[in-house]
Amino acid sequence: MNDLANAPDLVSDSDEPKTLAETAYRQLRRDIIEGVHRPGDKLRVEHLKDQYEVGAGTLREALQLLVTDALVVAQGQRGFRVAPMSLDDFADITRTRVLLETSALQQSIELGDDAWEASVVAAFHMLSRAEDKLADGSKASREEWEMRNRAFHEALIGACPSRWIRHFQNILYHQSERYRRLSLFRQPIPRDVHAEHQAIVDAALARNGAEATRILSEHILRTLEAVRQLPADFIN
Amino acid sequence: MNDLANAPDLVSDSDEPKTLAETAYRQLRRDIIEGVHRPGDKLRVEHLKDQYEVGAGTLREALQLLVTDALVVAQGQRGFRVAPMSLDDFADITRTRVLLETSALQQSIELGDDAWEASVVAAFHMLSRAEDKLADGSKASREEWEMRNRAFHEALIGACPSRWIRHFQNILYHQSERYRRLSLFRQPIPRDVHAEHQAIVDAALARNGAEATRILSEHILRTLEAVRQLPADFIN
DNA sequence: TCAATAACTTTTCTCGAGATTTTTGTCTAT
DNA sequence: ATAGACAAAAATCTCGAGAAAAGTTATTGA
Repeated sequence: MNDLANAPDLVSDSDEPKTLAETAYRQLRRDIIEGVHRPGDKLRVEHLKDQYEVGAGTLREALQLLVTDALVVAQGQRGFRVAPMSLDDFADITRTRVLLETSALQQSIELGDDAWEASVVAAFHMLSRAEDKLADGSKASREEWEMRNRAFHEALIGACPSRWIRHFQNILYHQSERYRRLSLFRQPIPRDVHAEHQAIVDAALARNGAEATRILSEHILRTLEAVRQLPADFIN
Repeated sequence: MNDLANAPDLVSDSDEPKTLAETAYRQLRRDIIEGVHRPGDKLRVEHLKDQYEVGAGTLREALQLLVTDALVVAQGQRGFRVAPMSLDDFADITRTRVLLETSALQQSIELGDDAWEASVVAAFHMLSRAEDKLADGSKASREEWEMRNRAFHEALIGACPSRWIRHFQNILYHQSERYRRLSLFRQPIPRDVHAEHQAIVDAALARNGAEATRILSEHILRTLEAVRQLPADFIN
């Protein structure tokens, strides 16, 4: 029996990139999430290898890594494309996220120790500070808010012992990030996100799993509604 | 808005392999699932490229594809390894499978049409025939049973509209296949699997979601118990 | 004018060799 | 005898060029 208690994640994400392929992978991933390469675009190796300053085989590996995240689709013998976006897809992503993330939060609340509580409070504090800065309208802090929002959601489910749920949740979070950028750019702070986060933290620390998962569900689903109210052709 | 109703799967699996890399990928996947390459083994490119008769870069791509399935883990600058196996990991896989597969089955039962019912009945019939042959103890039919068992489980959730749930379920099924082989080789037919399948089909066709998901949960979890009762060192 | 075929261009896929990094083995000094 | 450091070996990672396939344009015949 292997020791799996402190096993590493299924795909390392927090580590520094140690290979050129991984560096190109991260740049490409950011460019796809930010919309530099638009959904459905063809990703030609010959063109991109110059842009990202790596060899053809290396860029190919980077693209393969993006297939794992389902940000790129590969059709045999016909190259790579940026994964398409659609409202149906986002609805699917969101609902699946709710399914996984509520289950993970429930387990976290049941199993989390003092250190977990502390990490949740800390992540919430960091996120709150970022929201303060965001109110000023600084552009650089938007990137920071994204990272801390992600860290907050990860902290919430940090005590969930299931590596698989966390792995899948990680993939879905990347996916939804693409869509969330659409809605947040248009409506800077449309809803009281802070209050929602606060309510989740309160319920979680009170070990009220039912309440915490209920609020989290609504919180996630609200982003779906926000995207639904965008102009119909904006998603393409 | 893109049409996503009949969109292709996230990773094509049923299609024929159109590239050498994909051919090598399938061979490697089978060898890993069947235990030719054991958990934790190092997968040296220089050694394997001769064995699978492809170039180094091509085999590298095949390994990258296996990382997507989490059957292989890649550590930057330190090569590839067969993903380790452990009882904790299998418990995690199984519980996550239950979470996803019951949700998918519930939706299938709610949304499935006549064609879905027919595909379930057909897959169940194929599986039953394979079980008849398996009773004779033929070796070739074991492979067949695996394929049809998989097809049966896929048919059950075939009417679930969530591509993401089906995608994740697909990955987990491959994973659990590695473990299931351990238990089924030792105890040819330890439990009345046929009756369990029959009960699921009956409840599904009766549109009794609660009953169907309950039986499916127990059905999946029973495999976990079977593996738990193996000799402790057998899993390594 | 339109459809089908053929030649051409672009792109993907594949391979082997060279440069870095990790691992292994040996030797020396405390 | 053990620990540390240096050197040799193995493996990984990277690159550019050649082969196969897909996509595009031009030509020919009805």
